[in-house]
Amino acid sequence: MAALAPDRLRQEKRKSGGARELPALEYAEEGVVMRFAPNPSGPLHLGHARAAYLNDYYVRRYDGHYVIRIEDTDPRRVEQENYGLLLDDIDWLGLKVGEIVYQSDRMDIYYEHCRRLIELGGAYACMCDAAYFRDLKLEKRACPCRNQTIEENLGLWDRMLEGAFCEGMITVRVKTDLEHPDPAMRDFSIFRIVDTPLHPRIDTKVYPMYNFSVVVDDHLLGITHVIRGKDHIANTRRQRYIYDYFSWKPPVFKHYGRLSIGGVVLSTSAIKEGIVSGVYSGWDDIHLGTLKAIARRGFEPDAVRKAMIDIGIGETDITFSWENLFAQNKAVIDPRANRYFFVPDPVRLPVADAPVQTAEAALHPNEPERGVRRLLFEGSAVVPRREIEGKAMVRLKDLFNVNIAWKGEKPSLTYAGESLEEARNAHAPIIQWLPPRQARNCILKTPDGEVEGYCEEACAAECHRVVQFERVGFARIDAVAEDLVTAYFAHR
RNA sequence: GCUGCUAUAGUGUAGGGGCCAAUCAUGUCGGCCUUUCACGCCGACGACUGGGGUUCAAAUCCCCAUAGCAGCACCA
Repeated sequence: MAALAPDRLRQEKRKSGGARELPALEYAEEGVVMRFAPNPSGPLHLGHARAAYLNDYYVRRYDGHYVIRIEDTDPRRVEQENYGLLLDDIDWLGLKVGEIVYQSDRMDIYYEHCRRLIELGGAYACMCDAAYFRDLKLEKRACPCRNQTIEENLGLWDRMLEGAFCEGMITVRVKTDLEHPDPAMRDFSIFRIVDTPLHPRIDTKVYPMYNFSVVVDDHLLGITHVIRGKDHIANTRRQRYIYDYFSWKPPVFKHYGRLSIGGVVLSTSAIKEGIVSGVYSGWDDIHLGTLKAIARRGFEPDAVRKAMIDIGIGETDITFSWENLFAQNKAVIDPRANRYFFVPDPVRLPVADAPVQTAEAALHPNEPERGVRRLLFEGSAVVPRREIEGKAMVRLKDLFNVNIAWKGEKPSLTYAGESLEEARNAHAPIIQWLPPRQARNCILKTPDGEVEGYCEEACAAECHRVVQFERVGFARIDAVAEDLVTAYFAHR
């Protein structure tokens, strides 16, 4: 038995798809309830995908419950249209969603718990100017409001709810420890007033701060484990004060490191600025790391999932490379994608002495039963200029060989027989080509620019699917118009 | 400035005192297969941030340095 152990361990670390097994969750046997908690300031990006999939992974592994919690307690960062975008993205990710809750539906719960916290002596209403308080805090000094009685604080709290104060006049703070060495821990704020704008879903001006609504929700929703970015490490420590006041048991927290991806901005606010200033065409601009953008480029959610699980929950900051995502996506897509010819940089040339004939090219080389594309050669072919440059012989794939004679810059093609052997012996490249009558204008959009050319007319039937342009790479057919096919390049 | 976290090949990971001249994936290079420079298969390349210490033994524990990151909002 002991001899079998190493093999078995290895098996546990490898899943069938090549995805690895993450470390076990502590206390998982007592049940697992986790959450993904985005805020509706814009659509999701790869950074969100990590949080969403990491939590999703453990929910599935332990057959737990998954709560999607929309954190919309800042009216300034909430826009009506973003709710829909968010839900679309969550749908695309394919999470095992148990329930969806909106914090804006739970305001009364937060109010009630704030009152309780004040009654417990754990919070006070503070009317100090924010900057003034900050200075006191840095000097570890209490502000005058800290000594108010519970009754005074409750009175102020009631007047807050009645609308007696304007924005900035008052806040509720948790009584923590002014001597705490980390200034971030000292008497942080848990409620504020926001006069404008109005919240699209509710009618109130008193809003809970992140650290309060999250604690109340995590407890009430029965969240057992939280996996979030390490930018929340300080929040976790702050939240413990609230758990302690209520005598609640906090969930198990895990924090993963910062994720960046080469050449992509992963900040919702930065993206938004870019769109407004015209740098990006929209949320799905292919230069962005939004889910909408990568979906448009032909990335599959399962590939993103595997890539994110592979990264894991390490606390180290990482620079994720597109190559890793390409590899995962290729594994998902290659078996599915039908093959077609795309001819960039096209030139139309007659082929002397060539017989009229129909080429049959497999839709997928590993699955002949899928059938073939039929390309009727009638005397001339569209070929990629760069592929014949300087060559004396090439083979048009699935058709025949051609000799190329060069008069200066001008090539002239002559039929050179059917023999694949000869082409091989001559080291002739086997290249893609198109019959002019079956060629459709095609524009291939890549992050580095656009490539114009022609693709097979049959690509029109693959709209919104990913295909492989042979010898070029994988691409998603994005739009098919009268005389133009638009495709987005994914990767080789 | 104060507080805290992290540090393994180009990238991402495994390993938490001896089994590590360090795992796996990706990448790159070479070969095989192949009417794609795809897929698949075989092989090669490539790393424990630096310096001290503890120990018979350190990638693994401790200290210092360096670097990166995060927080110190009436944002989430």
